[in-house]
This record gives sequence, structure tokens and C-alpha cells, in this order.
Amino acid sequence: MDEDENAFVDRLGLFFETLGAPRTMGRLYGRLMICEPAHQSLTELSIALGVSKASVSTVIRMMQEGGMVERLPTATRRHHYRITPGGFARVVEVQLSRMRAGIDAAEYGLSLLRPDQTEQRDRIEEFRDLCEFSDKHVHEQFAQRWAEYRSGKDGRP
Amino acid sequence: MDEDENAFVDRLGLFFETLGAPRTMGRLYGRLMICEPAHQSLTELSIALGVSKASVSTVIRMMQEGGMVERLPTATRRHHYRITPGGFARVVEVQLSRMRAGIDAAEYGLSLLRPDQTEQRDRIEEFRDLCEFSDKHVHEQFAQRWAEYRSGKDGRP
DNA sequence: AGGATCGTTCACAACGTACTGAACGATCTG
DNA sequence: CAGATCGTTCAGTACGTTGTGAACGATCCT
Repeated sequence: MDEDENAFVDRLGLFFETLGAPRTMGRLYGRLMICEPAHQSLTELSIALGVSKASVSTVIRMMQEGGMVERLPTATRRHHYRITPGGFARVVEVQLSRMRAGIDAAEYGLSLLRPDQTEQRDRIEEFRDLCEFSDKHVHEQFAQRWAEYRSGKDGRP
Repeated sequence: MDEDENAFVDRLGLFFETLGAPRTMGRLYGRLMICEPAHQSLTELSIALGVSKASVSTVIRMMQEGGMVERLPTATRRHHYRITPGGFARVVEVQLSRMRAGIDAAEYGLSLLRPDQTEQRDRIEEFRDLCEFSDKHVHEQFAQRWAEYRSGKDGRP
């Protein structure tokens, strides 16, 4: 519809693509941020973005499972979706939790090396520690720090 | 060659794939962690991983530009590569810096909205703040905190 | 019950990317 | 100089993923 709104939606599509998510997911998220009212049915989203209902159906399910959007209870069989408040934080957390696989791989590598292979061990250990750090420390403190940051932004007492 | 080493290498390939990087990049990184000596020529890597020299050439260039590996000065024309010590931290930083694009998109979206569209503004602002937080705060403190964490791990005084 | 609306699912087409093999330029060795 | 080695580049192929259209089941409205 609106030219500017489309530009915004497409920018979010590009952003999501760089994060490894499908473009349509970003466009849906963008649309749900600017739409009025906040909740939209699958068909409405399909029309607004100019993509098939099939795409919206599959992608929005992924978003729902990831906690980015939530389905509202409704009387009709229309499925109304809206952005989960604070839901995008989960996405970032999931992104960081991927580091666990790196830790596991590193531990496996260390189990293969002899104790005297110190140089190789050092390389793997540094890699493992960084994965561990990214996952553990950042992940542990993320929710809390984010809450502090957020409360410092808005003017509520 | 070794069955176990291949398993380790392939695990890192999978890990890198989940981060959106090519599988070969992860396998190269894995190989460079366990090889002896630490530096390897392009042809050696090609043989060890069972991939074409063409792949190694292009992928290792990407890794070099990203700061994950570095080329060693050498007398011959053999290009010797090794893992950049602490180089993987850069990868994580780059990953986090991708959030900047989210900030820009959000600012653009806000510029489109009227001042009275408070609900939409709230949604976008939360998204923007989270991107800003992920990029700015985490990114700012990453190097320092990682150094602290690292120094606490190894036993050096 | 008949008709319409809404979302889901399937097979298929379109696209981008990762990888290969061959040709090439450049450098060392005998 | 001839031959071999090493890395780069290019065109082409193979693969996985994204998005579509059509058929379907289910629900609501007269």
C-alpha cells in the first residue's frame, strides 16, 4: 500500500536475511510493528505483503515457535497474530546459545589430543573458552542487563 | 587421514554452518586447530580436507579478510596460513555488529510514523533499543570482559 | 444443507550459493 | 631453458532453501 511502509518492511527483510533468517520473516515482523491494530490475521498479512498465504502460514509458525509472535485467543477461526512484547530478545538469546555447539566440538577435539600436544590444546582451548564466554556470561547477564537498559530509557519511575 | 580428526573437523564444519558461514570455512578452522605444525600451506589443507584447491583458496581468503587466519611471511611462494591468536573473538564481534542495520531500519520506521501513533512507536522503539543494546553495550564491553575471563582461566600470574 | 471463508499442506519451480575441474600466470628447481 | 609446483580465476554443476499454486479440511453464515 504505502510506499514508505513497504520500504521499511523491506529493510527489515534485509536485516533478517543477514541474520540467517528468511526474508519473509523480517518483512512480517516489520509489518506487525507498524500495523494498526497491532494484531493481524494471516490473510491480512498475506495481502499486505503481497506473498502467498502458504508462505505466511509456514513462516509465522516458525516465528511463533521462536517466541517472536503470539497468537491471540479469538472467537472466530481467524488466527490473529501480534508481536510478542520483548520477544525479539529471545531471538538474540537463541543466536548466542548456538555457541554451545562450539563448546561441545572443542571438548571432543581436546579428548582426541595427547596431553603433550600443548600447542594444539592451547588453540582449541582458546576457541572453547570464547564460545563458553559468549554463551555463558553474555547469556546469563543478558536478560538482567537488558531490563536495566530498557528501564533507563523510558521515563517511568 | 585419522578418523577421529575428521570427525572433529566435520563438527566444526557443522558449527560454522549454523552460524551462516560455509561449511568448508569451519572445516578449515578445525584443521588449523589440530594440525602440526600450526602453519599449513594451501595445498596441504586441500589434501587434508579432501576439497579442491579452488575452494580452499576462496574460503581462506574470506577468513583472512575477517581476521580469523593470517598468512605467514615466507621465503618460498608457498602460502602458509595459521589461526590468528584471538581471531575468533572478531568473528563474534562482527556477528553482533550486524545489529546496526536493525537500528537504522528502526530509525527509518520511526521517521515515517506520526507522533500520535504511540503504539507503533513503542513497538519499534523496543526493537531499536534491543538492537542498540546488543550492538553498543555488549560490543563495547566484549573485548575487556573477554580478556578478564581469559586471564582468569589460564594460570599465569 | 449449501456456499463461502480461512488456514494448512503438498509437489513443484525459481533462486542463490558452495564446490569442482580446467586453464592460466607465476615461481622455483635441475 | 625445460619441467614441475603452487596458487588464482573462471565457467559450469549440484545442492539446499524459499516461495508459489492447488487441493484439502475445517469452520462459520444464511
